[in-house]
Amino acid sequence: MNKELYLKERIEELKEACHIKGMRVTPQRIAIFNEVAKSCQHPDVETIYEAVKDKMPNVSMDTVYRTLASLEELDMIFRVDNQLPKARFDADKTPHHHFICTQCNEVYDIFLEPDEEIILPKNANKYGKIKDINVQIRGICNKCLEKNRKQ
Amino acid sequence: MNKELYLKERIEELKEACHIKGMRVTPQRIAIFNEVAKSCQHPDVETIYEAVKDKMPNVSMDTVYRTLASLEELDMIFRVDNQLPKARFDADKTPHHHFICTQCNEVYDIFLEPDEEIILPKNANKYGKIKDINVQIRGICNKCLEKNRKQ
DNA sequence: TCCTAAGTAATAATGATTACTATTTAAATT
DNA sequence: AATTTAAATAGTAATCATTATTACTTAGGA
Repeated sequence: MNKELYLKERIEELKEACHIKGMRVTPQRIAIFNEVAKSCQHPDVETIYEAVKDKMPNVSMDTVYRTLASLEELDMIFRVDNQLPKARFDADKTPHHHFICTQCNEVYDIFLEPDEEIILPKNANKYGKIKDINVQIRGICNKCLEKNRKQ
Repeated sequence: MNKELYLKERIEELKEACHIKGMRVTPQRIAIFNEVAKSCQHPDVETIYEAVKDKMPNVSMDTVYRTLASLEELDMIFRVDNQLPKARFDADKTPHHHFICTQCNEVYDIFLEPDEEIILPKNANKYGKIKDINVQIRGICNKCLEKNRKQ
């Protein structure tokens, strides 16, 4: 698809999402979303900040962080990694998935049934030598669902 | 399986792995690995540090971080999240996997063939309401493999 | 055009992680 | 068993990513 057209459409989608959630459409939000959407490099905060600063010289780092969090909440972007605020470790090497609650950051193990296995995509070997596979399923855990219902 | 036996076996495995890689078997390494291996909670660094300190009062935070990195290198443990040193973002909502190079931290998109799809495990819904799924394939990318060959 | 809560800039603070250096120790060698 | 030595550690300082605070600005509805 035409990239410019694609970007235009995605920005319309962003505006729509803001309206639905009662969030304001600010130039900063559009600029920051635009930087993430146009890149295929999975940019980090610093990269986004530098790029936006070119057009908007006194944007602050704080705004970039806050805006990225908002865009995540709007389901317009997501993080490739660093879901959790700090590193967490696992010594269980048997193949299993993780359910990560986006509200309370709890991590649950999802063990596979005896007949199940984790399936690699056909193109997986294209980019290098695979060591392991890590499947994160993100959502709201039962405990938080219950808590939210009560409020 | 008997948990104590399991832990004993895993610690033997750790010792073996250290010998193979020419790394020393230190009490700190065993204690820190033991804490991760015995827990089902995917503990964070602070939790591990506090637990190890009970038996080894003057272990340092630095040692915990260094040791966890070593254990990762030995393939005895892995991180549930926070592979990358900083957060990175993606605005592409079409289902695809990510190949993350553990050497250079580069992230590559693995797009699915038209007939492929990401398969959820049967038990996935057990823990809560799913929002999305994030598949990280970890390994060494072609660029790094090439670089390593030349040295 | 005015009003007001949401959003922002500038800066300070926090919290996680890494680096440095003197000291200790695992384990190979004698 | 004693010696040796490079690897690992403790203690502390420094760095880096991220979040909080506060006063100011602005989007967008009345």
